[in-house]
Amino acid sequence: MAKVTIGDVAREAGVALGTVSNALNHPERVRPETLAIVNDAIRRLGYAPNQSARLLAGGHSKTFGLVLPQLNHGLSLQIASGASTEAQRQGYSLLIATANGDEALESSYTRYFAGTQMSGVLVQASSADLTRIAPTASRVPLAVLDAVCDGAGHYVSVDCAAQGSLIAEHAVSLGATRIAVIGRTMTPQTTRRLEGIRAYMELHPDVALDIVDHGEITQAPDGFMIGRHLATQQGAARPDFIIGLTDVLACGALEGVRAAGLRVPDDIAIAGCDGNPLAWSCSVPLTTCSPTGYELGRRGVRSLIDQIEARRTGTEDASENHQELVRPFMLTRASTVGRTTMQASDATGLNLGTFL
Amino acid sequence: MAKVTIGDVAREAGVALGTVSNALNHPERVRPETLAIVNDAIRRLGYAPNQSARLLAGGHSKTFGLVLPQLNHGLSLQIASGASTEAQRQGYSLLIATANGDEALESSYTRYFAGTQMSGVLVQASSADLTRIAPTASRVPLAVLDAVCDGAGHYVSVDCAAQGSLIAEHAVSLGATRIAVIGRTMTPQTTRRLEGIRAYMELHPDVALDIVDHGEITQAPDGFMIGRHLATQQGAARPDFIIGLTDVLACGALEGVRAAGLRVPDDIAIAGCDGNPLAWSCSVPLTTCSPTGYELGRRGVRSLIDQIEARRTGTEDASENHQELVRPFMLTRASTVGRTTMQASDATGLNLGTFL
DNA sequence: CTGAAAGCGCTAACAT
DNA sequence: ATGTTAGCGCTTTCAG
Repeated sequence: MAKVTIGDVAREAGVALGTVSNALNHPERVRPETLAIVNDAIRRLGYAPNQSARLLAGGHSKTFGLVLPQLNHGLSLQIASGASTEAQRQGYSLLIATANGDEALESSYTRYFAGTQMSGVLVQASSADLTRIAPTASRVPLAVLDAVCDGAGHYVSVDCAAQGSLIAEHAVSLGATRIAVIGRTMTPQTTRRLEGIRAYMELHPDVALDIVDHGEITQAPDGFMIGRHLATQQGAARPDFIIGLTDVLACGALEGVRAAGLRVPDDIAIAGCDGNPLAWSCSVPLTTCSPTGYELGRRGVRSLIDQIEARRTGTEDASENHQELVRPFMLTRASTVGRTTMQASDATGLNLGTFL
Repeated sequence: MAKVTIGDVAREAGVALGTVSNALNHPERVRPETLAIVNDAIRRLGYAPNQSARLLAGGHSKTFGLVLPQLNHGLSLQIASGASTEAQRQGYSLLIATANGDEALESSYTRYFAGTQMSGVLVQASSADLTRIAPTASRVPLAVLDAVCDGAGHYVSVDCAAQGSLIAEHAVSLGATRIAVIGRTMTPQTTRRLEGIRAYMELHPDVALDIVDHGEITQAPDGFMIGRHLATQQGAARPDFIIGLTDVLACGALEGVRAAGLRVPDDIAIAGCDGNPLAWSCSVPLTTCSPTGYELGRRGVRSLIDQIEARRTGTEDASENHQELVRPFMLTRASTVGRTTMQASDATGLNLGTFL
């Protein structure tokens, strides 16, 4: 019941306190038989070293912290998975905290991690407001994911503009003549996606581009309404290709178009932009860009390790900006290229794990 | 650069060390203006309290730990989300660790959490081997999720047998005459699901029940192969209803059946058993049981809080067994009842968040 | 409100 | 290889 300390273990094992400590941290310095005795005592007492004391006395822990704005978003999951895998590979542990959409909580977690002697902290930016985060961790390596920023610090982001261009290119190459883009450009991500689309479309002035961004357009039901509406338009007013600035929107639109009685992709082709695996539950598999969260997580951990190395060697220059951009790639599926018979090998894709 | 301590802050603010500590932990004991001065100094110095020292000196932290076997499984995500939400509501923080499929890592994380002065630890059982886990945390409230066990400890699980019965009942009520169940009963969960199916089917001896559980049957591709195979059977050998012991298998089977040229559900209806949102990316929405992970997480946190309360009041009885069973409910979708036109309200379901 | 001081449980030097 | 001891940074207590 009462807490067992290293002293209790020492007494139980009949050895010195320091020996127990050594048995724990430097087993090679202890005679095997002594080690066995100690381990036995530990087991008997159910002793679990007090990590706080351990850290306080020792140095830092080979652990990274990851702060996520929420857990129910595909990108966050990918980030978590990628970071976790990479951290493990590099010999680090990863602890994840979710702010559940609460921004105050988010920075409080970040602050908390910073005071935990962790080796580094990863934060997925929920808003553009990085000002609170950056200064917080001045003494702990920190990388901000899914954010572009030219201030000091380390940032890893998806190349959103490229996502837009790739999708636009795909649409044009498929012979689209009237493209409708749906989604509000409320976030930097969607804004840049739209810029990418626009940039590519300037090369193809013959293709009509219609931006539908009025009203509240963020969730699947919004996409549904818009999709159904677009599908009922007549003649030139009806697009033959719909691009959702997010996969969730595209999914909704897809269902809306089908609800209106049109076929996807025969009558209207549809594509998303952000490779969100959780939005793949459409009745027609959705063409989109790669799920890049995994890579974001990986790169984030790498950045942390680089920072640690830089500090160690004194190569670090404080107020420098490090921005990494992850290149996306197309995931072409039935919603733009028609029915793709699923083969056994493809079926693996059903298991999200493959993409994480 | 060098670490800032509470002493530095005190000096910077021109107050006593103890005052800073009070400002941090008992703001009400400090005069508002002094508090402002201190907070300002904290901000100026970028001070982050050393959590290790804080815990060592103080008591415990209002934080729960959650150990997950992996992150790419729907159930785990739901658990994490449910636990996170409930913890937050109860005024606790939640830290999540993933073992990435490594069982050794899993128990090491559990052990680690146990030594972190956390208020409690939640573990999703990856294997039936709870023997290592249970004793570990004798002095920290612990609850094991997704596990049934009659030993001492706290366990929260989905009622898998009920999942099986519900699906079987659904099949029979839809007029199924030849039901095929696919999936290996390698885990306690799937075993109990099968038992539930069998139990219900005993009430309906007129309905043929075929258990396909030979070979390696765990992933979507396996389901695909079996589905395609079953679809090509002739006459009475061909089932009119397929139950996948997991959603992943059912999804694979669904694609296999369609690849063989049959219609779902017209020729063969298909259902899963475990409400795994990540397996919903079928070309036909899959009927399954409720995603209960969320509830698992919630109940787990509740259990932890109950345990804390019990210890506080001394009501605790050590070696008692506490087993909770979460009742599942049907999610009837197109794979058994035909095309369901998606309505705007349903479209919300596309966003996994709704189900988490 | 201040200032001083006693640990929290452990690690890492040091001496033996 | 083993025993001893000085802190790690903080919270609390206690007397001013």
